[in-house]
Order: sequence, then C-alpha cells, then structure tokens
Amino acid sequence: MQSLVMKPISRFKCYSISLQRTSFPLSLIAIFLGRSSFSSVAAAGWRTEPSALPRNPLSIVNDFTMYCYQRDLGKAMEALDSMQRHKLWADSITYTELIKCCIAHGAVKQGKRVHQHVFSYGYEPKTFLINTLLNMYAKFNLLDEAQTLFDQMPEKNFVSWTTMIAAYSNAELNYKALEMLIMMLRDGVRPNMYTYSSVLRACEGFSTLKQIHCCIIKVGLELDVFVRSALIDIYCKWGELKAALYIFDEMVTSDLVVWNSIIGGFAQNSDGDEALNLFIRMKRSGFWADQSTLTSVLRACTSLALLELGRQVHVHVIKFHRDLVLANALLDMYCKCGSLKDANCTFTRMIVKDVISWSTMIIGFAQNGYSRKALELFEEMKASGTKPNYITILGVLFACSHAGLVKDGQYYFESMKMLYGIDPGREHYGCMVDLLGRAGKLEEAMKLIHKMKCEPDAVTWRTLLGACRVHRNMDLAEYAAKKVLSLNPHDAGTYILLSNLYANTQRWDDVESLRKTMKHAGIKKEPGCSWIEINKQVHAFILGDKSHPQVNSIYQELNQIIWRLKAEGYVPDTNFVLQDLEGEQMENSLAYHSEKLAIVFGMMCLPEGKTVRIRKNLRICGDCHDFAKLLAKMENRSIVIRDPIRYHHFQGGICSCGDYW
DNA sequence: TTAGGGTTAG
Repeated sequence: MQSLVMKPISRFKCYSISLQRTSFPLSLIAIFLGRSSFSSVAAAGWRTEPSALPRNPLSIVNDFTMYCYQRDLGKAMEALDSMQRHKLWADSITYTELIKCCIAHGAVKQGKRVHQHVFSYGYEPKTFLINTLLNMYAKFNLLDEAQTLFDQMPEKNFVSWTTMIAAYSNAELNYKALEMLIMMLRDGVRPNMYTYSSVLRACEGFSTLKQIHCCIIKVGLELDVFVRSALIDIYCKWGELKAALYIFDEMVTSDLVVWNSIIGGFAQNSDGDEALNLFIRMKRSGFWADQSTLTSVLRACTSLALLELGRQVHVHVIKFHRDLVLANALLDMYCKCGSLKDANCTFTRMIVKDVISWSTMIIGFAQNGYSRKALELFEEMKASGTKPNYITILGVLFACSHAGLVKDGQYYFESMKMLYGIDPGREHYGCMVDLLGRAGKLEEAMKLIHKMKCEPDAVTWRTLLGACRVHRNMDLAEYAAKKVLSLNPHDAGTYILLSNLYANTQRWDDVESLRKTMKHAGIKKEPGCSWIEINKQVHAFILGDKSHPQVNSIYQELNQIIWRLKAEGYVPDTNFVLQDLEGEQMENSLAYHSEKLAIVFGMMCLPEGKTVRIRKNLRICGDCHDFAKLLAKMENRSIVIRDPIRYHHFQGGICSCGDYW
C-alpha cells in the first residue's frame, strides 16, 4: 500500500488519501470531487509533495494525471515517457482526457505515442479506451490506422462499431459506412441513435435511405432529435423537401439544430421563399439565430437577390464576426445582389480570408462585369499565399470569357495544370468554349470540345449553341442543338435558342416546326419572370402580366417611357421576337417583357437616385438591354439586372458587360 | 467514461 500526501499551495484544505494501485489515485479524487472540481484543484496549483516522492512511481503517474486534466499536452507527454520507462500505466479516464487534448491540438504524433504506450509490454487497455483511440484516428482522418486497430480489438461494442461508421460517413466513404452497418448487425450488435444519425449521411441511394428510415421507425428511434435532424438533412440533400418538411412538422420538441437543418435544406435547394418562411416560424417559436441559421438565411437572400433583407441580416452577423463561413456567405450575398461596393467593403474588412473568400470576390467581380478587377484580385490572392483551387480557376476563366479576354483565358487555361496542379475539368472546358465561341472563334471552340479529356455534356454543347446564336452560324448551331437534345431531349432552353436563331434568320417555318415538336413532347418554355424588392416586399412580373394591382399605371408609364426613349433614338430590336409578326405587332411583343415592367415599377416606387435592382429567371434579351441602357442615361438612374448567369450594371448609357454577354 | 445532427464560392 502506498500513500500520497497532497498539499494545497493556495487556500484549499489538505487531503490525505490512501491508495492501493498506482493507476488509481487521482482519478478517484476526480470522481470523488467531480471532474470539474478536480480540474479546478489542479488548475489552482495542487502538486505532489516533491520531497516525499522525488522519483516514486506513484508521483510519476500523479504528475501525468494532473497534466492531463490541466490539458498541458507537453508536460503530459513528458510524464507519459517517464511512465513508459518505469512500466507504469494510468487509468483509462485519464488517457481519455489526454487523447481529447491530442484531438483538440491536432497532435497526431502524440496521439500515436499514447496508442503505443497503452499497448506496451502486453498491457491490455479496456474496450472503452480503445474506442477513444478509434475516435482519435477518425478525427485525424487516419482511417487505415482506425480500421487496423478496430480489427485487432478483442471485444467490440456498439460504440466501437458506431465510431467506425461515423468515421467512414464523415470521410464520405459511404459504401464502407454501410458495409460496417451490415457487419455490425451480423455481429449481433444493435445499432442505437448514435449509429443511425451517423449512417444516414452515407445513404447514396434513395432506396437505401428508405430502408434505413424504416429500421429507425421500427426500433422507435425516430423521436431522437439527432436522428431526426439527420433524416431531415438527408431528405433535403436528395431534394425530397416535402418528406423533410413532414418529418420536421411531426416533431413535438425540436431544437435549434433541427431548425437549421430544415432552413438550410430549403436554402440549398433554391427555395429561398420557404427557407425565409421557416426562419420566421423559428423566430416566432422563440429561437435565436446562430451562425448556421444566419448563413442559410443569407443564402436564401442571395438566391432571391433580396439586398435590403440581406442588409438587415448583416446587422445580426456582426456579433459572429469571427465566423469565416458566415462572413463568406455575407460576401457572396453582396456580390450576388449586385452591390459590389458592399462586397468590396466586407472583403477588405475580413481579417482572415480563405480560398472561398477570394474565389467569391473574384467570381463576384467577374459576374458583375469587372473582369480586369477579378484578374487583379487573382494575382493579389496568389501574392497573399492562398493557393487557388478548381473553383478559383473557374472564376478566372469566367472573368476572361465574359470580357472577351481570349489571350488571358488561353494562358490561364493552358498553365493551370503546371502552375496550380489542377487538371482542367468539364466546367473549365465549358468556359473556354464560351470564351472562344463568343469571340467568334467557333471552329477553335469546336476543336477544343473534341480534345476534351472528359465527355462533353449538354451544358458544353449548349454553350457552343449560345455562341452560334451570337454569330448567327446556323449550320454549327443545328449540329450543337442536336447534340444537346440527344443528351437532354427535354431541354426547353435549347428549343428556345434554336427557335431564336430560326427567327433571327426569318426561318418561320422552322420556328413553327420546333414549336410543334415541343408541344407534341409536352415541353414548355419557362415564362420570363422578373422580381423587384420594394420596402421589404417582392413584386413579381411575367411577360405581358396584368395581375399587379397597379397594372394600369405601370403600363401607362412604360408606354410613355418608350415614347420618350424613341424620341432619344431608341429603336426596338425586333431580332428578339419569336413569332412571325410584323411592324407594330413585333414591337408590342417586346414592349412588355417582364424586366421592362419591373424596371418601370421600380422607378415609380423608389426614391430619386436609388438604384433599381431586378432579378430575372432568363437571360436578358438585346432589346431590353438597349432599353435599360438608354433609360439609365435618360433618367440618370442606375439599373442592375441579374440574370441566371451574370449581372448588368446600367449607368450613363453603358452597361458593365460592355454589350458582351 | 468512449460514438451522433445544422452553415460558405462554380
């Protein structure tokens, strides 16, 4: 029997405790006082009596235990080395504290040293301790080490299996995660709520998800809040929003994470409206938004181009100023809402920037028509030491393609592998096809498609088709269109593009034939729609729409504006009319495009000098582009239009896209 | 005593 005398060096009382095992003492104190009490005792300066036990094995273990609870990794490792030399071991709980400390510090080497120590000289650690080591390897993403250790375990319990399943799920090795679940079941170990909440993420097929969901219901674990949020999340990831909402609405109690799951799910599935509705419900239920909530709300604002609402969210973002993910979402919101001034300000103020911050700003400049700024920022990014990734290069090529910077684009494309180690992907080729095609180099664009290392998809061919439309190359357009439709026979956009081309070359019979094909196949053109946010309310306009309460005054104002613009030299560009119409009829079919109605409504409602910001679902037509340019000059007003691909900032008779879109 | 859910750029 050995004894340990502990002396307080502060105001605490002295304790004398008799002990029987070297690996037992301070853990007993910890349990006796409660772990937090022990931690505070250790932190307050308790120490072993040095004169009493200078090299006593017990004091070595005590030192080790104390350093582990103090989270002093360096000293704990020194003490561990000393224990190893003396063939001493501490208790499992103490090792767990040390392993947690290794995980927190990303200390892989030290973690492996602990692993080696607890198996040294034939020592047999408990299953509980091996589980902690498994978890450590999982957190370090050292899955081979975890699997080897798992295979060597004399006894595996449900935590061992669940740890491995979670490890493979987190690493997106979904097949392995599901395989582990099957093996777990075959081993006769019952999965619990921890297991199911981990394995759900690994469901790659909808039928697998359904099967696991059935198992969850059968064993009555659907009520567990973690399982339920995992279910909501995976259904959202599969785009099954109705199912996700059903699971969410069934919940009796919920917590903030579940709210975040459902709000995030809708925001990520481009249903910003429902995401914002759910956010309002969440607030009414008494929850306060955290970083995750605000990130999803900003994403919803971004998809709906709600700048004013986004600004309100910004106020709440300030208290989480250290959250990089949230800061990036805010930056993206300002970029996508076309407010480059706010975006630049946000970007400049960010103390820490990662590759996503830089890429967001580069893409933001490129989409808003500031290609040169995008390329300058790319150089700045490299100078800062941030390594570009796949998406950054995509943004750079996007900047080149949208400004017709053929030589720059070719340089970045050809050197991306050598300089940044990034293989060109389908999207990079797509940008180059766009760049070459819209610069009139259609043959080169075609050759590049044939040289692609990956198979061109419908988007690639559609890009070429878009360039053919600009340069009125009918033969290549028909070829590209056939390619698109062979890959995606229901692509309404391609029918419309081809129809536009036929219309531009007065091939009205072909226009009619296409329309019949579409009708026969049940393919419908998405109607052009524009949105504008006025005083926190969103107003939607559809081509020729007359449902708005102020419809009469809007149409009256639009007609007057067109009349005044014509006096200034505006000539409607009837190349964008699809029907076989003549004269005034052709002009009328252009006059009431949704963006024109939205612009006019914005000018009627917004104070003088306030920028009119429009979001629309289809690419802007040439006539509306001319209309917006001339109107911005005539009324001395900035107009910003965001279409699905890029942004147009109209000011003083010119557009930021330089008429190149 | 060990294992589980939500957020950012194309």
